[in-house]
Formats: sequence, structure tokens, C-alpha cells
Amino acid sequence: MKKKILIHDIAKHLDVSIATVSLVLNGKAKEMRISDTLADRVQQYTASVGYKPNQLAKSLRTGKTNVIGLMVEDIANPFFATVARLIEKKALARGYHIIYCSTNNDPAKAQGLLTMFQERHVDGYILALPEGVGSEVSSLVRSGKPVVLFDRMLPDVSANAVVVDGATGMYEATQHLLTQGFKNIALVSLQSEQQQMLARRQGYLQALQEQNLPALVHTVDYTQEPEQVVSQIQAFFQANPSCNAVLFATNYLGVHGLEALNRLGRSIPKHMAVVSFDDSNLSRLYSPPITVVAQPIEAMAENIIVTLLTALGDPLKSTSVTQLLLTPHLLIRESSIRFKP
Amino acid sequence: MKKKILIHDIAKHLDVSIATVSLVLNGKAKEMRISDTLADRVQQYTASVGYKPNQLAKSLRTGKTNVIGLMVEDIANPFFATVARLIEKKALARGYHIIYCSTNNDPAKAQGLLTMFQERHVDGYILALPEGVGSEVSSLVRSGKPVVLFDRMLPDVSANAVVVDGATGMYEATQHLLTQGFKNIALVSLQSEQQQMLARRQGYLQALQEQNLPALVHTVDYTQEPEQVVSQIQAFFQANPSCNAVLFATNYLGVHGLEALNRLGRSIPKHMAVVSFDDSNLSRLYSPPITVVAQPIEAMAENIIVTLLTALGDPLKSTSVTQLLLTPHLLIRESSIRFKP
DNA sequence: CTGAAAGCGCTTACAG
DNA sequence: CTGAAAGCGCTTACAG
Repeated sequence: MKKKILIHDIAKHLDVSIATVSLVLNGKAKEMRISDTLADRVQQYTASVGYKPNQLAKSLRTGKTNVIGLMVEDIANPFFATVARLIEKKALARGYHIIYCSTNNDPAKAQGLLTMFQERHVDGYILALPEGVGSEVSSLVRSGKPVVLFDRMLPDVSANAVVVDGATGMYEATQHLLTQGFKNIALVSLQSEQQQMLARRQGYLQALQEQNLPALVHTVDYTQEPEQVVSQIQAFFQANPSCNAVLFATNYLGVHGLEALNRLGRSIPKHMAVVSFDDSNLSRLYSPPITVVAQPIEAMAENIIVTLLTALGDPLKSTSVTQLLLTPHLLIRESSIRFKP
Repeated sequence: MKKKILIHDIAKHLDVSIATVSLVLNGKAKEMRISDTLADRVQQYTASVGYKPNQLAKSLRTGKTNVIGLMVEDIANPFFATVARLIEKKALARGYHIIYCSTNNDPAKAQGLLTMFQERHVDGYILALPEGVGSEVSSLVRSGKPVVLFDRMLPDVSANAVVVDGATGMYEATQHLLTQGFKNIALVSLQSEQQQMLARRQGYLQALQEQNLPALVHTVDYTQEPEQVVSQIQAFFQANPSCNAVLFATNYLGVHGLEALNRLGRSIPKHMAVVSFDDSNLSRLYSPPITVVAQPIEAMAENIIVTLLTALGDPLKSTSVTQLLLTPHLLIRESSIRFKP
């Protein structure tokens, strides 16, 4: 770590003005008709001494930080972790860095983090938010800041969004179970009015309705301890002995649901057919392997970052809102195939 | 989003000098003997208008950003994701924010990210690094920046570190298998000279040596595609038919190793006893549940953040280096219990 | 107790 | 083509 070298030092050494150095470094040499010879000398020298402009000063002056704020529900959730990793990679390739935060689905925390992002002057926002922060996001969007919602939209908020068509995903998953001959299909979902949860439930309900079959929905309070969640799901299965197929609306529920079935000694798919939302190592390697509605994570990440960069590109064009609905795909595995003894 | 309000605005409105406002806001009112009455007025007013100082300007001036750079191998790896979430939470409670990055174990990428952290003027560094960046880290430490290495140390680098005693963890795991009566125990590890990998292997070797039993180590090239990793492990098992117990040195290897055993139709623990490093949902819920060497993640996160904050507190005390070796614990599950027909 | 002023390190009109 | 100067928004000696 040598002493930090400043633009002033390099200007002095090269015997040119600070402006010249700055202009060259910011690619405005041509524009300002600085001679190629001089520009080259500046480039050479700055590279040789490894000069790095102070980003703080630069940001203060230009109002740009090259930082994107990314808010997820829980960074330790494999779905969000994978999206985060892909976004980070793609953003980095475009010169942007990512600050992550987990909201844990707490609106107060999400609000605090939103404020923090503003204080840090992030250039753009990528958000998977809990309910109850609609007005904050609306004013953020109105202020002209590039915002992309993902995983879930917010009711009454007109912002860019990249989400998966959970309704169709669940509709197809339910139809698949029906085709297999199951008639008593339950849905285990969250006690949440989040848009993506409603959509998933909606797909399930529609498929059953079309066949005039009864629905059976159990919602779990996710603020409880994991242990409680498991026993709650256990109790639900015990209270509904005729139910022989179940859809878990999130991978979080899938994990705890499998544990519950385990404890009850119900074998899959013999006693209970299972489909979960989100693919994972667990689903793939479980015995039997679990059928899942897989989200197109790579495509989500790509679309999120492209949408955000577009908005960053023309801040004035913020009047037009892009909302993308990506199609998930059903990965059929053993857990949902009708058991033939 | 109203117009951004500045310290100048509030000074004018209160008819005091900018300095007064700044001093009060930074808790130096007493020190500068500003009257309580005035101080209160300032507090009241700034709170009422929701004034937030521009962090960029503040940082430029003070040289402090309240940002900590966290570098992990892969944020989508459950171990690192969990550590990251805990660190984020604990840091936030102390007023620090986290920037994460994944190195993917690539020294060039790690080096680039290190430079980026410096450009962003992070106040402190929390690093799980690949091999080959020792000199960069050494000069960082020498420059007086607070650094905490975790998960793995770097050879010849004298820096704060919080790591798990993998040697003991693996030693105990191997002993457990020996106690169960297994004599042909293999280790599947990574083609890597990273310190924590060497330690884990070392624990395994020592346990076998004490019993005069032969070791059987297979190392996997982790830069390959997942599919290749699986088939490589498969081939290893096929080439060593007498091997009836295996230790996987990371959860990444555990996942692929289970897949390999699956494909070979080897049942656990009947044909092959299994122990993996790192606990996970998969290990817990697998059939049979997998015995693991679990890292004390919560304790790691706490010690990391405390060590870093201590270093941030007295930058001069950077002469003393804290290196913590935490003890992992063996969670014995069915996968390693000698099969009794 | 308080105000005027320098300075953190940069970018960018503006005038030559 | 290039230089002097203002200004991004703050903090903090320094002088009163």
C-alpha cells in the first residue's frame, strides 16, 4: 500500500492541467480535441503508476455511484442466493457493484433498508419486497430512480417487474396430479397476501375448479420457529387423512413439508404424492426425487439486469414500465407419479 | 421524493451556522459547549424534516464509509450464504453495511474484487479467499486496514482469522467410522491446497495412521461442470470396490457424491457409509439422514464481526493479530451407522 | 458558544 | 487544444 496517488500528482508529473488528465481518463479526449499523443501519454502514465480515481469524490461530483441495491427476502434461501449470484456476475461485467440485503419479509426492515439505499445513493434498485411498502416504492419510482421488482410485484405499484407466472406453474402442476389420478390434492401455502403467493394459489384453485373438485388449502405462519412449522404441517396432514397429494407453494415449505411427512412415516408417492415450487439439490436428490415447478432463474437474472440497465440508460424514459412474466417449467419426478404396486 | 434537503437549508432555517448543525448532529455539542436548548432545537428540526446527511460527502470528508466488504467463495453455497446473512444482520445492528462478492475461487477475480473494495473505500474486509492472493492481503494488512480472514487462512499471511478446526472435525468423523467397524475409508476432497482443505485431509490421515490403516484419497477438480464431478466420483467408487465408507470434505462434494452413489445404486449405509462436511437441509432430510461435521456458523459470524469491529475501533492496535480456531461438532445420523441386517 | 473558511478529490462548463 | 475555477455536501480546526 503506497501512498495514495491523486489526479493532481499525475497532472504535475506530466506537466499538464488536472482537467486534461480527467478528460482523457473519462474518454472525452476526442470531444475536447486533445491530441492523441498527449492522450496516450496520460493513459500510459496513469496505467504505469496504477492510478485509481477516488470513487467517493467522483460519485459526489457526478451523482453516480455505480452501485445497485439488491433486496431479497433471505439471502440464505437457495432461490434468492442463486438469483443474487447471477445478478452480481452480470452487473459486475457491466461495471456495477451490488449491495445485498435480506428483508426477512419484515416491512419495517425493508423500509429501513430502502432508506439506507437512498442514503448510499445507489444508482438502481432490484427489489423482492414484503407487503406494506407500496407507497415508499411508488415515490421512489416517481422520483425517477430506476427500480426493478422481482419475484413478486406490489399491488397498485406501477414499476418495472420481472416475475414468474406462478399461476400457470401451479395450474400445470395441479393438472399433472389430476392426470395421475389424484383427486384429493392439498395446497400448503404461506399466510401471506403477497402477489406471487396469491398467483400460485390461484393456479391451483383454477385447475381443481375446472374438474369440480374441492380445494384444500393450508396456510402456514412463517414467522414461527422451523420446529413449529413442521408440526403445524404434520397436524394438517393428520387432520386430513383422505388427502393423498400435496403441493408446496415455496421451497421453504417443501423442506419443512418433507420433514413433516417423514415424521408421519408417510411414504412418497405411495401415501402422498408431492410437488414443490422451486428446484433444489434436495428435490433432485431426495428419495424419491421430488417433482417441482422450476423457476427460470438464469432468465430472471438476465432480464432483471437488462431491464435495470435500460432504465439507467435513459432516466427520462421512466414513463414506460416493463413488466415481464416468465414461464416456469414442471420437472416431473417420481414423487408425483401414481404408485403402482 | 421531495427535493433533497441540505445542511445549509436547515442552518438557514434555524438561523445558526452550518457548523453548529453539523456539530450537534455528530454528537459534539457538549464538547463545543453548545447550549442544550440550541442543540435540542437542531435535533428537533432535523428530525421533523427528516434530514439525512449525504453519506458520500461525509465519507469523502471523514474517510469513513461504514461499509464492510465481504468476499465469499460462492454466495449460493448454503454455508457461505448463512454466514453472510448472519454477518449482515450483526453488522447492520452496529451501523455497518455489507457489500458481498463471490470469488468462485478464482485468484484473478478475487484480486479484482479486492481492488474494487479499496476503490470503494470499505472500512473493513471479511475474506474467504482462494490461494494465490497472499501478497495482496499482506500489503492490505500492512496498510493498517482491518482485515478478518474466515473459513480458511492464507499461508504466510499474518492477519486476523476465524476458522474452524477441520483437522479435529475430520479426525473425529474418521474415528467414528472406525468405531463403527469400517476399515476401508476413503476421503473425497478437492484439488486444492487451500489451508482448510489440507487441515481436513490431515485429520483424516492421522486417524487412519493411528490404526495403521491405509488411506484412500480422491481429489476432484472443481472447475469442471457438475456433471463431470459426479461421474468422476462415480468412477472413483467403481475403481475401489472394497471401499465401504467415505468422507466428503465439503458440502459441495457431499451433494455430488450422493448423486454418484445414487447412480451406482449403492445404498447407504449398507454398501457405503457416508459422512459429509457441513450440515444442510439435504443432509438432514436425506434417506437415510447423513452424518455431518457441522460448523458452528453462528459462532463464526459473531466472532468475525466482533474481531473486525475491534480492529476498526483501534486501528493502531493492528499489531496484534487474533486467530480463532472454532470447534466443529459431529452430528451422527443413520448414514454412518454400521448396517445390521 | 458561534461563524467563516479550508479542504476531502474529483468533473466540467467556461474562457481563452 | 488547455488552464483556472467553481462546486458536489459535508466536517472541523481556527479565530473570535
